[in-house]
Amino acid sequence: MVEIYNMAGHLVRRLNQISVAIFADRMAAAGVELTPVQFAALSAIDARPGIAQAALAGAIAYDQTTLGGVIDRLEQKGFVAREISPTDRRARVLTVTDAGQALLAQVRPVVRDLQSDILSGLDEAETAQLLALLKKTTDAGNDKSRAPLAPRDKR
Amino acid sequence: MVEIYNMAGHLVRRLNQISVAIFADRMAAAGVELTPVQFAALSAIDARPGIAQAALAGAIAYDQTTLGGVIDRLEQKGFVAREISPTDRRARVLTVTDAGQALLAQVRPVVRDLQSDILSGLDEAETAQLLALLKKTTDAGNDKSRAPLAPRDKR
DNA sequence: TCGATATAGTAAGTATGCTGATTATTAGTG
DNA sequence: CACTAATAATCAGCATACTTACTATATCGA
Repeated sequence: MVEIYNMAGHLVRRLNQISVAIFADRMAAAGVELTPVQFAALSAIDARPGIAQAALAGAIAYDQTTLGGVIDRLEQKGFVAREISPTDRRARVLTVTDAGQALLAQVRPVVRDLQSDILSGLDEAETAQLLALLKKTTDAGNDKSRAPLAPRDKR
Repeated sequence: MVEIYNMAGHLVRRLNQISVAIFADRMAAAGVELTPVQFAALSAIDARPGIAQAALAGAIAYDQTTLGGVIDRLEQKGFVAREISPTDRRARVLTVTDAGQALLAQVRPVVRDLQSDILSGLDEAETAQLLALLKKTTDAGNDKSRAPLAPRDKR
């Protein structure tokens, strides 16, 4: 028995790996090129049209720099429009394009269905329990931003 | 409420993110430069001295290509030795060096302690429950290898 | 033993994910 | 109003993570 097998860190990493693989598999089966990260961003922009990148990063717990690249790719594929905010010229305002809307409509049911596949081997009660525990600990875990666990030295 | 907030995929990604951040924080506090992935590899090599890269990748569920890079860095830091297998010249046999042993001795208690920090907000019973569920679903989830969810077309 | 096939490892390419630094712009304060 | 601090985004750089492709080596069957 390798010592890491029972560690939370390893199990979580493993489950995330499985989750990403299943997502990729189902998207490929649907003939769509979309990563889990891209779907989450697209879905969140759809929920808050006109949101700026920094706010979006906070909302879905992405690193701001990472999100920049994600939006680059979504924009290049034509699913998201990025414009300079009229009220703050530093900020980039995001909206889902028509093509993005169509894509969302197509993949949303697929994404919903695949959630249960991620937690294979669990019955309904166990799934609900696991989700509740995940939610509880991630909520307690930290704020949604680029989590500074230790306060940055202010220098 | 953004639709992804209740999805298994998002929660798992989020918890993994927290897990990695806590690990980095504790290692920095200990004055050590070691990632979770590097620790897992080092620990697993220590458990099976002389294991080859492919077998190690299977044991800890890493992609073989990814593991190559991880071992590169561990070797460069002097924690792991990589030699051509005497019985199979394709294979690279791995062992933990003395410096690697010393590092393991130093960080093992730190890593053990930080596991509970990853699951903050949960009491002991909930933690045990979550770990059991994670284990159950990852075990059911798939074999430990580069999980081919859909059979590769053999071409 | 030769030839098809499988396996071990690496290389190149793409996508996350994070840190530290830099630029632009805005907000706050004396 | 000028100056400083904070904020939004990007860039460079490093570490996963995975795919496809390629080389070297083994293995297996005819």
